[in-house]
Amino acid sequence: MRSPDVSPRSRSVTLRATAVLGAFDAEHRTLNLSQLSRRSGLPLATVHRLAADLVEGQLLVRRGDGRYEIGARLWRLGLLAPATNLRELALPHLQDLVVATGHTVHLVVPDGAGALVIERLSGTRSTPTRHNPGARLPLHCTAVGKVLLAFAPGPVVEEVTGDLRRHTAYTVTDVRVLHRQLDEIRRTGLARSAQEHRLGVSSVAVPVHGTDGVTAAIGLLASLTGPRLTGALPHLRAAAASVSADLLRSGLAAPSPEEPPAGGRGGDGKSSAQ
Amino acid sequence: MRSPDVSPRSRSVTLRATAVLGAFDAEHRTLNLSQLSRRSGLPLATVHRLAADLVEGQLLVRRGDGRYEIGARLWRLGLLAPATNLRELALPHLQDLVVATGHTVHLVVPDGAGALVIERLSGTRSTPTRHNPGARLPLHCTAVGKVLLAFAPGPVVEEVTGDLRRHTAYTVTDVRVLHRQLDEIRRTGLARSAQEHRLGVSSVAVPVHGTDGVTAAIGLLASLTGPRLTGALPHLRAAAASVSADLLRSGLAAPSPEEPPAGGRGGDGKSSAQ
DNA sequence: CCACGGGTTCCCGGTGACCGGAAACCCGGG
DNA sequence: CCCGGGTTTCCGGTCACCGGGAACCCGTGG
Repeated sequence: MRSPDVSPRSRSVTLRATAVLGAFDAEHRTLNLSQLSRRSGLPLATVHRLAADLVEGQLLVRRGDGRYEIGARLWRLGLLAPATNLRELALPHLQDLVVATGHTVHLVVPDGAGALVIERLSGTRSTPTRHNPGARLPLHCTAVGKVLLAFAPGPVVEEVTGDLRRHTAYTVTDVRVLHRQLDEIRRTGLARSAQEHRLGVSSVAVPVHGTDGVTAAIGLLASLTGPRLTGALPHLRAAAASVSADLLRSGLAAPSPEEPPAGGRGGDGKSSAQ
Repeated sequence: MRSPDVSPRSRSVTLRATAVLGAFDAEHRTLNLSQLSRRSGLPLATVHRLAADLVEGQLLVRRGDGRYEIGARLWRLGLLAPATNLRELALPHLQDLVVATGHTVHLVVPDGAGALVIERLSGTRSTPTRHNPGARLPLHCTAVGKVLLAFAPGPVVEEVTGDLRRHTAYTVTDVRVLHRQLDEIRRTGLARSAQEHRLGVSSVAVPVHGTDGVTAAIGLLASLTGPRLTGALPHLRAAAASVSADLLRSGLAAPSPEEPPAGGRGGDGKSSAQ
């Protein structure tokens, strides 16, 4: 489970294809065939064939210059992930928050031992920006991360506290101290991080409550030189409350539109478009 | 090439796997095994195996109740699509636009004979909302669509004008009239649609200029009962100009970070994480 | 001019992964 | 208890996949 290698001796074709897709990341959004081969660990001839199939299936696109990139079809499929529900629902409130405070806003959900950035908004000004949607943040040294950690299941807490990696001189690496902070967070419903992840950047965050406990966190970022965050706290809490309310109201993570009775014959074969 | 059926006699395993993914759409974000089988047109046993592989590859996730949904991995991969570049770049300006006008904003790009919605923002109020990111809009009866159509290559124009489907009583179905409108759009850089797509909804849109011509369109939506759109035009034009400027400045759709010299040996094998 | 290197495409014989019908299993409802 | 829908497992035949290797393309520099 620790192996960073994604494609050692993948028996199944599907896994190999997945390995090809996995060759793409934030720093490599377009790759030529050879790069694809090297980064996926698959022989050139093999990846040539697989990539051709993926292009035919529209998951990849081959540009004029021969490089591959993620296709619109894959993009659209990704939008069907549950993360999108949360995003759509929260977006208006996040916008209000940006407008009201002028700070950069993060919406994150737990993802293993990390925090997955679902959305990041910042005004045209006021952007110490980084960490676009899709990025992962550590749990122990960001405000949003700490919120999630404070309400995370035991195993996750253990995994995280087992490796408190230092990011800056301010990163909390003492398990004791961290646990005290987590207690405080559970008590107050507010987490802080002062330059613990990046120098010059502070943040505050609050939990978002779903049907089963804390399912997300909303945070504000500010550079030390800009306006302080304290004044924004009421807005932050209000936004989180609104999102939680909408979340519960919409019964997310719930049964979902359950297939219609399907009276007649087979009835499911092929029908709707997006 | 015309067959609407996506998975009739797909030779390659990869295409079958793609067909499984294709079983998901906006109305079917979670599916159980049988639905997956029916919607993908593949035998139960086959889809059972393929889905298991996809789950292992993290493209799908199997929930506690046995249903499948799009996995976070796939979501993140999708974010690597070029559409995301445009979105990130445009987002701040779109927000300003929402704040300044109170209307709902659409950012779309051409996709075959349709318009692909890249982003849709609306204030907490003022939301006749529909058409989330990932949705496709027709080119002949929406403001954003007409903008793209006005600057689209010949074949696309032919395909679209060959089938001017009526959506409401106001839809323009006369090719002559449409062409006159397109001329006007090219002249003025502004497109309108008054209830041509949905009753009670009007829209205006302007083009966004990239390195090679018009690469996107930004539009405003308003219900008939709400405030008029005319007052918002200057803001709309300003936003589009800002996005165009950022787009050209960042040299998008351009070479992209070109692999570093790669001096030493093989050098590309395996390295970065998101 | 040709040699060279990196990327890409094509070929092809061997074999093991894939296929999918069928049967067993599970479970809630009547 | 049986029934029906969904899910999982089994298994032998065969065919699609595999990937080394060679040919091809093209810009570079000697």
